[in-house]
Amino acid sequence: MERKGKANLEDIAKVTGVSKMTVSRVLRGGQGFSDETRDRVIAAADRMGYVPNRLAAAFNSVQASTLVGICVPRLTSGLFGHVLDGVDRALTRLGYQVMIGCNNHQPLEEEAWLRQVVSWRPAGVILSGRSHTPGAVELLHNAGMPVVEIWDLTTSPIDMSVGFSHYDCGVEVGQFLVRKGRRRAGYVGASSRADVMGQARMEGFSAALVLAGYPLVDREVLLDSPGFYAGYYGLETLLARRPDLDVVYFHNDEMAIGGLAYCQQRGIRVPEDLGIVGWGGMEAASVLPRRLTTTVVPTTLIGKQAAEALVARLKGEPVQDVTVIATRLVPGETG
Amino acid sequence: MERKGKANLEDIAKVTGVSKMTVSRVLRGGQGFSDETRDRVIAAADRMGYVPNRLAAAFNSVQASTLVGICVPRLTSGLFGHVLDGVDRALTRLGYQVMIGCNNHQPLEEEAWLRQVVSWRPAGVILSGRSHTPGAVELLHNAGMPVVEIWDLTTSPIDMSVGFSHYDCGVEVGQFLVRKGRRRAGYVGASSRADVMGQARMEGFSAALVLAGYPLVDREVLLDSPGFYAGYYGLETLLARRPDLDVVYFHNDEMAIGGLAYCQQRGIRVPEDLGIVGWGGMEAASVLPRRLTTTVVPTTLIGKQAAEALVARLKGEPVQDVTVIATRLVPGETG
DNA sequence: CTGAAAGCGCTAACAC
DNA sequence: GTGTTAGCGCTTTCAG
Repeated sequence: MERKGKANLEDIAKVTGVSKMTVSRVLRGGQGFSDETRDRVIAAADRMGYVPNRLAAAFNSVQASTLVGICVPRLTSGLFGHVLDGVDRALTRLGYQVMIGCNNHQPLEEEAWLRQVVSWRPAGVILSGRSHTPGAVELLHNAGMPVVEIWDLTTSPIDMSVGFSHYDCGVEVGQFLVRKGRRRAGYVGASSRADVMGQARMEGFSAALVLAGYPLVDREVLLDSPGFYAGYYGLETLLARRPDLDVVYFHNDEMAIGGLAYCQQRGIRVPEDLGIVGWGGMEAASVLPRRLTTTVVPTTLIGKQAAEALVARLKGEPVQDVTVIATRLVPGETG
Repeated sequence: MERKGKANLEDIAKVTGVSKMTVSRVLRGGQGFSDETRDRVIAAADRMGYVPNRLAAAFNSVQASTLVGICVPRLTSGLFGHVLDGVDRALTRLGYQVMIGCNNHQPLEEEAWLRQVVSWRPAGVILSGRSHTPGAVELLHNAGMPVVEIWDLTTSPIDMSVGFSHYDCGVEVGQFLVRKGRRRAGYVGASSRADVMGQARMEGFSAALVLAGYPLVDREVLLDSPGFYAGYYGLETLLARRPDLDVVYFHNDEMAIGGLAYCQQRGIRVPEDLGIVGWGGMEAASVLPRRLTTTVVPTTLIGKQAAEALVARLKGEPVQDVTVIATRLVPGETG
C-alpha cells in the first residue's frame, strides 16, 4: 500500500516496523533514535513520497506554525515590491511561508484580510502603516502573536515597528531646499483614498518651510493615483495659479517625473527656473537624463528587518520594539 | 469563561445551549437550523470574539482549504507585481488566501518552495513558466490539485496554462521591423541565471528575420540582470562591433530605455539612425519624451485568468486547459 | 431541524 | 532508544 504521495506517519511506521512517534521524531530531525532507525525511516519516507501534513502539525502544536502574513498597500508599487522581496527572502531562509495581502490603502480591507489570515493561526503578521481599525487591533491583541508594523514608523506600536518618519522626510527636504536658496516652494500631491503618509511628508515639508521663514506658497493635491500624469497635470495647475514658484516638492518620484516632463514641454529650465524634488527613490528615475533629487528609501532592508524582528520575537530573543530605518535625501540635478 | 478570542465551537455551543455541530453549521452559513438558533449563535460568536480555526477545518476536510500558492520569478519585477495583483484581487474576492513564493528564475528554488507549500495542503498552485524539476512535477502529480502554469504558454501543461508565446512575440517584432524597412537588426539581452523566456523571444525574432531574408546581424547577451545599465552598455558593446545596425531589439523595456539613453548621449538619432524596440510594456516607459515601441503584456489579466481557471477547476466547472493571452505590439516613436 | 460519535495526522507528555 | 495514550478543533456521517 505504498501509494505515492499519500503516505502518512503511520504508513511509514508500519513499513519500517517502528512507531509513528519515532517516525515523527526522525522526520523532524530531532533526536532519540538510532542511526539505523533513522536511515530506514528516511529511506521509506523518500520511497513513499511522504509529504508532511503541516495542517495537522500546526493544528495541535501552536509553535509549529511557520506561516507569516504580510499586508501591503499595493502590490503594483515598485517600492513595496522590494519590501516584499526583503520579507520573502528573509522568511524563506528561516523556514517560513508567506501569506500575502493587499489593503489598497484602506484599513477596512486590512481588517478583512486579517480575519482570514488569523484563522490560519499564523506565527505572526507584518502590516503596513499604522492606521488600523479598532477591530483589527482587538483581533491582533487577542491573537497574541508577534505583529510588525512597517513603513510608517510609530513609536507606540501594537507590538513592533520598523520604518521611518514620513514627516521627517518632508522636513529634511524643506530644510535642504531653503539652504539651497529656494524661497517660493509649492507642493504637488495626489491623495488616492487614505494615503496618510504622503500627507505626513507634506506636513513636515510645510512645517520646515514655516520655521525657516519661507512658508509653502501653494499646493495642488489631486484626487487621482499618484502617477506620471497626475504629476504632469498637477504641476500645470499649480503653475497656472502661481507662476512665481521656484521649487516644487512632489508626492513621489513618479509624479516628479511627470512634472519634469511638463517642464521640458514648456521650456521651463530645471533646476534654474524651477527645482523638482521627488520621493521614494524609484529605479526608473535612473532612466532620466538628469538624476532626480529625491529621498531614497531602503525598501528591501525594511522588509528584511521586519522579518527578522518577527522571527526573533518568535524565538524569544530580545528585540527592540521600534527600529528606525534611515532614509537618504539624495541631491540630484533637478533640485 | 468567555475569554475573548479563544473561544471554539464547543464554547459557543455551551453558551447558546446547542451542540457544536449546530454552531458549525450556522457559522459556515449552511442550513438546517431555525432563524432563532442562528441569531443566538451568531450573537454569541460575535460577543466571544470567535475566530474560526481553519487549520482544524482544512485538516479533516480536503475541500475546506482556501489556500492558493503562487510562485513568481521575481518579486521586484514591475510586470510580475501586476500579475500578483491580478491573482490576489481575483482570489481574495473568491474567498481564498494567497501564499507567495519567488524562485529567482530557478526551477530548483521553485521545487523547494513547492515542497513547503504542498505540505500545507493548498487548494491549488500557480507557477510561472514551464520549466520545472522532475521532482516538482512528480510532487504536483501526486498532490492531485489544480496547477496553473502562467506567463510562458505551454500547450502540454501539467494541468492548465495561461499565458502567451515569447517566441511569437519575437516573431511579431521581427516581421514588423522588416515591414518598416529595417534590414540590419541587432539584439541586446541579458541572461541572468535561467531566463529562458528572453531567449525564446530572441529566437523568434531571429527566425522571423531569417525568413524575411535579413538575418540578425549580431547580438550581445550580457551576464547581468536585465536593467537599465545592461541595456546601455550592451548597446555600446554591440555598436562598437557593428556600427552599421539600423535597429536593435532589447530583452525588455528597461534595457531598451538604457539603450535610448546611450543613443541620446552619443547623438544617435532615434529612430532615424537607429530603431529601438523593447518588450513588456513597463509603466515607466510612459515617462520618456518619446513613446517606446514595445510589446505590451496584459499582466493583470493573466493573473486574473489564472486565478479564475484554478477556482473553476476546483468547483468542477469546465475550464480549458490552455488559455492564450494576446500580447500587443505597440508601435511607438522609437522603432 | 438537531445531536452524538468518530476520526482527520500529528505531537506533547509520559512511560518503559 | 522507543512506544503508548490522549487530544488539538473541526467536519463527516449517521441517527433521531
